[in-house]
Amino acid sequence: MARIPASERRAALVAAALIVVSRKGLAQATTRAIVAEAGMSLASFHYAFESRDELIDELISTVVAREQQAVTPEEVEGLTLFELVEAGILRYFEHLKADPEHEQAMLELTQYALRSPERQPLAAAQYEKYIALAAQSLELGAELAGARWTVPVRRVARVLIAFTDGLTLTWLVDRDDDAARAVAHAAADALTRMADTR
Amino acid sequence: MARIPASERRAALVAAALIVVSRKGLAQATTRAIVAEAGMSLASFHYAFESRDELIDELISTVVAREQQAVTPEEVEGLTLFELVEAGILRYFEHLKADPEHEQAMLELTQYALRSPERQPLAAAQYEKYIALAAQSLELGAELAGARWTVPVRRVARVLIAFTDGLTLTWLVDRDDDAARAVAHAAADALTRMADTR
DNA sequence: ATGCGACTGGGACGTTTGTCCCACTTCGTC
DNA sequence: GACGAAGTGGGACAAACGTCCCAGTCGCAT
Repeated sequence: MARIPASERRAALVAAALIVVSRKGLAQATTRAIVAEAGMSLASFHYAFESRDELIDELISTVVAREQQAVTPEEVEGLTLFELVEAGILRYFEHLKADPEHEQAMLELTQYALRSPERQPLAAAQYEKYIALAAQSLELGAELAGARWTVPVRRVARVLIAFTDGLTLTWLVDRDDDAARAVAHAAADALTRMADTR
Repeated sequence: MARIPASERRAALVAAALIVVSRKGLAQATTRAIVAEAGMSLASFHYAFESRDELIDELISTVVAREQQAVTPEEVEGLTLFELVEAGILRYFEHLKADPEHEQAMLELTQYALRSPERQPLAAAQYEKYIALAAQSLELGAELAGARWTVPVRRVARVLIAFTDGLTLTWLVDRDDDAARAVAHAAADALTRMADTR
């Protein structure tokens, strides 16, 4: 086995952990399953991390940090705000369909974090990030459409996150594409009404 | 220990399991934790159930069967459809605030069911039930408000479930009541636009 | 009262879990 | 080339897990 500095091992283990959690769920993401995925020994794991919990915590933080939602509106003129918002949500939906297990993993990590008081800040940070990204896209969308949010953008973003979360959860259960598109449509509808479309 | 027929033990164990899952999460709901909550021995557990998995499966089915959402609109005349729908969602929100751990348990059970192919029908059935209940309420709401759904009620119900799910998930993370109310308002807004308010 | 099936308690089994130890090897530095 | 720090491998540990066995006890029908 190649000799790799501990810092790189941490990154490799986090990546392996994400794969295992996506594929088999958080409960099945044991230290042994993770090191097997990473192709290393248990000793290397505990040389790089103090404990499994520390790995999971870092997994959550990492995954939040690199979250680069594909919801950013395209730089297209001539579309209404509604069309832009709906297209953004539908783009997220395509992202979800392309890798459902990843979003499922995100949900599990959130629930895990919610279960222990000392980890709740992690979940909060995760959603804070989501909201910030959404707010950014919404600002851009309004600019492109020549509209103006009549409700604080942060609030609009918070509602958008709730809607996409619901879309995700329900679609993961019934995999009903048409229903998901109806949710996207209704969500875009509701959000657009928080803006002044001059 | 009192002698109790196996059928009653099953019910008692399911009830105890729900308490444990709500309080400590599904991962911590071990057979020992459950029998401790129910105040019985491990032998009684395996006399009533073949395995822990069987208990969890029955827990999911049971909990779905007794689901009696408090979202049913009040029998009040003179309210608009929008007001009725929003009031219904807010009533669900109060229900969520009253026992957040219960809803968190429901989410965990859903995710658990989604993880194994043979249990996915359970998750699907759970949501089927949600949708049916929501559809019922929506029908009644339209009747009370003298309105008519222009989209199949089932589809409206499906969207409603997505919205309340999103409301639940995001509120469980940030516990922001105002944001949840904004979600309720926006959701009611979007849903109402699927009806003809004569 | 007696027999039999239903139920219970305690203890045990084998696995799997997270964690750790220790002998060993490699690398960079003097 | 020696040396200490950094990294590795394999095996081991205790604890907790789901499950099971078995001797025993209760209740009910006869």
